[in-house]
Amino acid sequence: MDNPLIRKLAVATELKDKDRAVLERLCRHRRAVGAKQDLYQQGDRPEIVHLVMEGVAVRYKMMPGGRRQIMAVLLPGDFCDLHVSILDEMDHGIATITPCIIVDIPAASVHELTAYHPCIAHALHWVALVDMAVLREWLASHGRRNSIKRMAHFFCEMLIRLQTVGLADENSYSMPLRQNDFADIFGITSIHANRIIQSLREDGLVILERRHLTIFDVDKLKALCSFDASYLHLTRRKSISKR
Amino acid sequence: MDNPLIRKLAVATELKDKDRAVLERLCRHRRAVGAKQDLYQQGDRPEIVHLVMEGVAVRYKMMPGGRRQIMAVLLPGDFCDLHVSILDEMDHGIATITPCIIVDIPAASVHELTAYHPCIAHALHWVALVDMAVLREWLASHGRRNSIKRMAHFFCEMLIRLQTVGLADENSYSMPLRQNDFADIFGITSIHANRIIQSLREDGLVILERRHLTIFDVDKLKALCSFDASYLHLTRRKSISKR
DNA sequence: CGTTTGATTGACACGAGTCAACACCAGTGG
DNA sequence: CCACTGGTGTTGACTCGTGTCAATCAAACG
Repeated sequence: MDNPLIRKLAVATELKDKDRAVLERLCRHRRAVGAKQDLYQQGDRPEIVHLVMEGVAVRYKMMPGGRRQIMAVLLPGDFCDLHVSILDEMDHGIATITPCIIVDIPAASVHELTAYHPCIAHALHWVALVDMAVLREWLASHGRRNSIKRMAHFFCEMLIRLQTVGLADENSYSMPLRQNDFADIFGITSIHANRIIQSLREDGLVILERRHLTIFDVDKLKALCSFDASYLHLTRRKSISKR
Repeated sequence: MDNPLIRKLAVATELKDKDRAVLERLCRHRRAVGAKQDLYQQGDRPEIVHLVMEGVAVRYKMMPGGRRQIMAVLLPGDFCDLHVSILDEMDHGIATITPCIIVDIPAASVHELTAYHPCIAHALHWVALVDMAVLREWLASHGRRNSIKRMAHFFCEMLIRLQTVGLADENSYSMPLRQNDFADIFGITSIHANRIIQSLREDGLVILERRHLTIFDVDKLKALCSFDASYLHLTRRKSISKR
């Protein structure tokens, strides 16, 4: 019973046994969703929070002209839209890439959690802020890194995020995204995505085959895109005492 | 006494007179900051939340190679980093563009606000989610709009955001950003920014002179970039009853 | 008044998009 | 067993958006 949500939240806070039990209970009712299904569509009135337990999903927007922009990749342990019930309607959709195991959480349960379990409340708060930090880093990537570096940076980010939930080893992980999806992440065409992946392989940095990514030299890849993991905020803040 | 923070929060929630009074009190101690000053620097340990009362500031990241990426434009009524005290350190900086009037708010005051004033808590929550929605829209803009549309979209966004705090009229507003800043917002060079602004002017869409932007035909500009303001979530959610 | 900062222009290089074609594989159904 | 299919990956030739460098101009400022 290795719960990715608990693994992730434990990075932010010291979780007590009681907190862990509460979280386990929260994740009890799971359901399977097929690949390429919408969990939310743009315009939906969100009432239920989704949590990914297994599989990969993406947050995306359809742009005029029928092109898609992916704005986040959701891995096991990630919430789809933690506090979204505050807003009137979804300004984006969420779709699965692979078949997924999903937990549906009513907005009310999230309120309870935050009201009665301060540690969990703190951890959820941290999750929301990290999501935002990742979004900022992606924006910076789009603005100021060319597509090779953008892709290298993304592969580094995935490595670390998957490692924290125990789904990547030292230098490789399963990568179910297609070149089409990469294109929608990086804001390029799939043809160009193809060329970039080839060039990364030719430079002996990364190989992507049969839905599995292997990084030959992690440090070299990080150096290429000057990857600095601090935006993922995986180090616990020392001075909580002051609160 | 027209408080931009109150104007903005009133969009999200019905504020009671008591709430307004609390917010007014919160904004009492203001200080002036010159143009081009850092409020935070990357790496700082954030303890104090800043609120912009007058002027314009930006959230930015310095990228390797000395280029800057701006990730948000902060207008009167905007918080610089509402909940950032949860994180270990700032992954970005905040700098003023114009001289600003700033309110410093200790993290503890924010906690009190949310603990004792449910309406304000709700409104602050809404603010955080809208900030995130804007960030997502910017990411989509970077990925899937060319620089002309990106700029047009930005001008539309600024128009609406400034209107909600009473700082823009029907089709024009003060625009203190330089072409250099535009470049750092859109992830292009200032030379290219210059060409885009010219082309928008030649097409009779927008004119930018002496730090003031005038949109000749708002609908035409919106049509150009297929602007849809719903991501700003300015319509109040109907069914709060259910909570 | 000179100095600095910001805006503008032109020539050229390069990254990325477009279109069209083809290869490859896993299913699918005949 | 084979032919057909649709999704995916690959390639090449050409176009277009954007970056680069260098120079000049205009305006703001102390």
